[in-house]
Amino acid sequence: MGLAKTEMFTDLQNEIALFAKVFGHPARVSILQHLFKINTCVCGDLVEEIGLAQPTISQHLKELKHLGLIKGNVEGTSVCYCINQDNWKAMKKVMTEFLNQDLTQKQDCC
Amino acid sequence: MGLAKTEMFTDLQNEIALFAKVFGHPARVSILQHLFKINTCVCGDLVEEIGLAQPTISQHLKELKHLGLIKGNVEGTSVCYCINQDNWKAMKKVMTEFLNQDLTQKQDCC
DNA sequence: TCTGTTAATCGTAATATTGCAATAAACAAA
DNA sequence: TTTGTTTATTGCAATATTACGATTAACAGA
Repeated sequence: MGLAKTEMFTDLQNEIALFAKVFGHPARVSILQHLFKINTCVCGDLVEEIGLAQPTISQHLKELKHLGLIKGNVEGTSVCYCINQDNWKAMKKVMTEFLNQDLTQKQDCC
Repeated sequence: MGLAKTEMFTDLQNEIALFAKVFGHPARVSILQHLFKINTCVCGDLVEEIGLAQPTISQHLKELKHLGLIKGNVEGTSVCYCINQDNWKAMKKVMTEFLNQDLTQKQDCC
């Protein structure tokens, strides 16, 4: 159906899935890495840097912004994006806890 | 197009995206959490535990297995699944490095 | 005002994902 | 061998995602 049955899962499970989903495309991974590297708020150079069409990049930026991981600031005709550090930290906490869960028994059972 | 242009990204970016994608559905998050909790290799109780149809769970398990995050072991008529600890550790390293990247400048630029 | 620049939005095509009913496969026990 | 149990596979239908051309919006400078 293409439609996840979110109502049968906990808020945390859905939150983890939402964060993971936004990282589930290499273009968005690349955008984020670039924003971390070039901390002087890159705008539409991302289009050249990444090589996808402008509407496509704009769409990926929208998703990242929607989850709060980046901020956009209009500066004249161009828009300046950067990491939302507070929200990134909060996301990192949730995801790290998920990744760091550990087995009580150290031995594989199969 | 629904088709990601993976060839324009680095292997690492694609790897991160693949791992993230598999965590991008709450059912798979839930399955993994359950396997961590019940380390005595649960099999098809997952169907009852989670509440999706058996073919659906089977499909999610297949994806987790395909990425190497879980192992399956046939035991009579039932199949016993558990976390593949080595691969989980390797995945955790990749994802943690991505999450822990930091800005050289501490101040938001916009 | 007109022109150029930049980014967002709209519309659409191609592909992927999710979910499940129906079925098959694999095995244990009678 | 037959029967029941468990899991995988097949074949769909519904929805989501990805990508981009065309267009629009917003602004700066001439």
